[in-house]
Amino acid sequence: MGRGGRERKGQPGARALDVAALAGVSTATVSRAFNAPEKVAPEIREKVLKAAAELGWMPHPAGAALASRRTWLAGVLIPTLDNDVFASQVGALQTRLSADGVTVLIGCSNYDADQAANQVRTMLARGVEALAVVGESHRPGLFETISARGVPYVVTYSHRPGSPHPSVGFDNAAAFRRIARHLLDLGHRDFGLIHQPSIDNDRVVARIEGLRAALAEEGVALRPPHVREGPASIAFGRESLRSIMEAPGPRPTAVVCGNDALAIGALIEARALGIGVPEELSITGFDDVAMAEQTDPPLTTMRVDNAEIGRRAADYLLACLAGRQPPPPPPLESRLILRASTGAPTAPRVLSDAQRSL
Amino acid sequence: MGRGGRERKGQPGARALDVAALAGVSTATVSRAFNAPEKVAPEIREKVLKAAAELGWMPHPAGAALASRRTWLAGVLIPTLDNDVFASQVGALQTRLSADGVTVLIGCSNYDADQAANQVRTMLARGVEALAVVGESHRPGLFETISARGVPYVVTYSHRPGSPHPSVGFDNAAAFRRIARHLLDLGHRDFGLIHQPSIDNDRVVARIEGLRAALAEEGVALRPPHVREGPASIAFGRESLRSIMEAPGPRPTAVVCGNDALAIGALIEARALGIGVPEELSITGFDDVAMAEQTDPPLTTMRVDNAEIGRRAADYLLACLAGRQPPPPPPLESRLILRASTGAPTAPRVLSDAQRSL
DNA sequence: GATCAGAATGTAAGCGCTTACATAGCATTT
DNA sequence: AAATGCTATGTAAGCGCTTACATTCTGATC
Repeated sequence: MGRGGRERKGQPGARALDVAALAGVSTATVSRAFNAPEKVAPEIREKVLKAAAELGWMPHPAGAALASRRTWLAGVLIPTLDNDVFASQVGALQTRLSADGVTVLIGCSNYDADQAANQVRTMLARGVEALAVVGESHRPGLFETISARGVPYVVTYSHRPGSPHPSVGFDNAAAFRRIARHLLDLGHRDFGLIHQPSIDNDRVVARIEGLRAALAEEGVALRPPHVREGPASIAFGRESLRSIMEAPGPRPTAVVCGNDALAIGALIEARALGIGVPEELSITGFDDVAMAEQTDPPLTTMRVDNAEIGRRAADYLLACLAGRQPPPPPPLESRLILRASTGAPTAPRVLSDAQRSL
Repeated sequence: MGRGGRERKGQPGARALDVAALAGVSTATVSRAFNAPEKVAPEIREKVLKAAAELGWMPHPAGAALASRRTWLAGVLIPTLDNDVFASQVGALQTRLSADGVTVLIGCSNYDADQAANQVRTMLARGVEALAVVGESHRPGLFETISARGVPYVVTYSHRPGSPHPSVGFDNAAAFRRIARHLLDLGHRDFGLIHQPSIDNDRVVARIEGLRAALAEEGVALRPPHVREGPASIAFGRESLRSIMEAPGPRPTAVVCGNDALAIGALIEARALGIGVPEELSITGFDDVAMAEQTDPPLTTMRVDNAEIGRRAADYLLACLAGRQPPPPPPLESRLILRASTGAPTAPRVLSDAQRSL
C-alpha cells in the first residue's frame, strides 16, 4: 500500500487563513461566507469569494468534516452495478442526494452476504451518515451495526409487509401473485417457473412464495421438474425452458420467469422448439426491460419504476438527516404490462387431466 | 441545507485516546497498530486490536485524512450508469481500487459537458487523489484543472493515437475501420449508418470517421439519407432502418450501427419489413451485449472487454499513487465477432425480389 | 563492563477547518 | 444620554488523528 509520492499538490498550498488574509477578514468569516452566506454582509462575502477564487481555494473536506462532525456522505449497498435495475436506482438516488450536497459511496456485494457486511463496515468507517441497502436478508446484526452508529437507513427494492425496517420498494410476493392471478384467470393450471438464485435474496424468495401461494389458492402446485433455479441469463432461460418442456409427464401451459432475461431466453427457446407462444405456452417476465416490447411475441411482464425507488430512498434519508422523523415510505406499485406472450391455454384441460390420471 | 439532527452518534464516543488508555499504550502506538502493524510488537498489537474491538473503534477518516494528507479516494467520471458498458467498467475499477484501500467516487455527466465539469470539480473538492475520465472531449481546461491539483488521471474507453492524455481503451476509429473492412470484403458497396448522438462524444465521432475513411479508400461514400443520428435505443434503430430502406434511390446492402441496441432494432425492423438478413441486408452492431448472440440471425458485432478497461485504469492510477511513473498503458484490442447478420450481398435486386415472391 | 546500534514506544505538534463565545458597532428605546 | 437589543465580525479552542523526533530498552560488540 504505497505511501510514496504526492508531495507536489499543485497550488493547494492555500488554506482558509490565506484567503482570510487576502480578503482582510478572519477565518471565521471565510468559513461563514461558504457555509452560511446569509450571516455575512454581502460586500464582505464578495471579497471573500473573490479572494478564494484567486487562490483557487475551496474548503478542505477533511478539515471541515473533523470540525463540523459532518461528512455529507451517504452510502448505498447493492448486489451489483451490472444490472439495469440497480444501476438506475443508484443513478436516481445519487442525483437526488447530490442536489443536497451529499456524496454517494457505492458498495457492491456481488450477491455475497460477507462482502455485503464488509462493504457496509467500510462505508461506516468512511463516515457515511445515511445508508440505503438493497433487500433485507443480510448477515444477522448488520442492521444493528448500522443503528448502533446512529446512522439512518432504508431498505430498497423490496417492501415486505411487516418488515421492521423502513423500506422503499414494492411487494415482491404481491407482484408475483398478480402474475399468477393473470395466468390463472386465463385458465392455466399447469405452471413452470424459472428463477434466479434465491440464496441470500429475499426478493426472489418472496416472488416464489407469492407465486406458490396464489397457485395454491386454486389448488395448483408446481411440479419439481418444472422449477428451475440458476443464473439470471438468457442462456439459462433457454436451457431451462428446454428442460421443462422435455420433462416427462404433462407440459406446463405457462412458464413464469424471475426476470426478463430468463423470459427472453425462454421465448427464444420456445421458438427454436417450434412451440407456439402464446397458443401452446404462455411466458411472463419481470422488470420490463427495453427489449421486452420488441420480442416476438412481445413479452408480458411487470414494470417497476426503479428510478423512483432511488428518488424516494434519497428523499427519506435526506429527511432523516434533516432531523425530521419521516414516516416510513409507502410501498410502490408494480404494474402488469400485458403483451402478447400470454394467452388462454388452447389445449383442453380434459387431456391433461387424462394424462395426469395415467 | 438542514443542519439539524445527528447529535446522537451511537457508541462512537470512542477515540484513539480511549483505545490507547484501554490498551495501556499511547495514541501513537494505536495509530501504528492500524497503519503500520510491522512496527509494533505482536503482543502489543494484539492488545490494541482487542481494545479497539471492545470499544468498536476504528480510525476516523477525517482525522486521518487531515493528519496524513491522504484521503484514499479516487474518482471516476462516466456519462451514465444506465449503460452496461460503463457500469462494468466502474465495477471492475472499483473492485481493483478497493483491494488497495481506495474508495471510488462516481460522477455522472449524463452526456453533458457542463455537468461533467461540475462533477470533476466536486470530486476534486472532495479530495480525490486520482481520476478516471471517460473520453477526452471535455470542457477546455478540464484536464488542466486536474493536473493543476497534481492529481493523476487517465482517460478511459477510447484510445486515440496521438492523444496527449494517458488512456486505457481501444481505438474506436480502428474498430469501425475493421467493421467496414469486413463488409467491403464481403462485397458491399452501399452502406447505411445508424449512430448515437455525436455531440461531446469523441468515441462516436471517431467511429464515424473510421467508417468513412475505410469506405473512402474504396471510393465508397455514405449517402445522407442513409445516415441517421439519434438516441441509442432499439426503437430508434427500428425507426431508422425503416427510414433508410424507404429512402428513394438504391437501398444500402449493409447497415452499420453505433451499438448493439441500434442494431437489434434494425434487425427487428428488417424482419418486420420482410427484408432478409443477411441475404438482402447485412447489419452490424457494437459492444456484443448478451442479447447479440440470441437474435435471429445472431448479430455480427465488436466485442470490447470493458471490465478489463476498468482494471487497467485502476492499475495505472494505483501505480501513479504509489509514486511510480508508469508508462502510459497500451491500447486494448476490440474483436470482431462474426455471426450470421452479415454476409455477401446477393447482387441483383431482381433476384431478391424473385426470392421474396416465392 | 562500557559502548553502541537498532528496535519499540512515547511525546507533542500540528493537519485545515468550524463554531461557541466574546466583542464591537449601531439603531432603538426609555 | 444611558440602556438595550441586534447584527456582523473576530478570537481561539478544539475536532481525531499521524508522525517527526525524543526516549527508553535490548542485546551485540569491543
